[in-house]
Amino acid sequence: MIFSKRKMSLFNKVTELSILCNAKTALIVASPNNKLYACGYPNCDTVIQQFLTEKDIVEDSEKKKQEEIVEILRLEYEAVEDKLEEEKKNFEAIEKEKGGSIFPWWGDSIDNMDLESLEEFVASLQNLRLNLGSAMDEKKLMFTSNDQFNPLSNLM
Amino acid sequence: MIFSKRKMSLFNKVTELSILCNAKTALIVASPNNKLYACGYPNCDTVIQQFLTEKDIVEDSEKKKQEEIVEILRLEYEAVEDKLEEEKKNFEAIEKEKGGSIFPWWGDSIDNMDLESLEEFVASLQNLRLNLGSAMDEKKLMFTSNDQFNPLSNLM
DNA sequence: AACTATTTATAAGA
DNA sequence: TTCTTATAAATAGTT
Repeated sequence: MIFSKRKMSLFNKVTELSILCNAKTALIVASPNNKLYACGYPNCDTVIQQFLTEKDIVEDSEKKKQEEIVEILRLEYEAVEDKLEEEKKNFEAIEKEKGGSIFPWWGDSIDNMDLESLEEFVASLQNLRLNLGSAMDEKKLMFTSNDQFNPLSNLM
Repeated sequence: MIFSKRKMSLFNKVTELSILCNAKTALIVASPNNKLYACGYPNCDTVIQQFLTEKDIVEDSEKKKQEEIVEILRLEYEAVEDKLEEEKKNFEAIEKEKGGSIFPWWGDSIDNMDLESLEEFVASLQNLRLNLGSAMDEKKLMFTSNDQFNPLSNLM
């Protein structure tokens, strides 16, 4: 559900920006299964054409840095996600074993350690979004256009 | 500030989707002054290329309907915005004239009418975003890809 | 840019 | 899926 809901609200946001600010927009999203979704105002193709036409040939080094940081964040997130799954399985297995106990929350030290790990990972996951914003500020992650004659930093 | 703030949070949202869902994304925004902003994962160009490559030649009639509705909403919003500006000027002019009154809120009937108009317009503006979401549901406004072999409605 | 009141988005669960 | 609900974030207005 995460992907669908986020994608839908993203499309809504893009359309809001278009209507409220008279901004031309194009959004393309490829799902993890590689299905393509797109929207835009006045339509995606118009904006993509403008982008392709006005794009500089020179690569923007700041942009590359941004992309690298995002890639690192994504890999980190994937790793944390996997680890969390693993911990959940461990935890559930242990819970099942001691199901008959009168005080099931009085696990042995292994249980507690796993639970703590789990909570730690959950916290990591929950904090990812928050950290995204600050990480971008701190690391001067800015989304700029490729137009070197129209530096965009003043509007962002 | 509306444009800048919305644009920034939109870029954040797109990047979040990319990181959290491993979704490929491309977002292009042209400001009212026609400055171009873009971001994407792994980078805009990759996703745009994929979009251009996999795009059907056949136009999607649903998509055209969507675009028409959005265009209508935008024009309506612009009209309301203009009208509001006008009303604000009227209102302020009248307020200035009667500045010395002991009971300045006891305007004449013209004042009250203008104030009511103003409030009406403000309400229209404030309701636009809310109505956007429901309008899209009601009018079956869905953002679909152009890939007729991968109908996207099941994921939205 | 920072603060705050309000609205919206999100995730988890039913 | 859709609905609910608690929490977190986005937004607009203001300074």
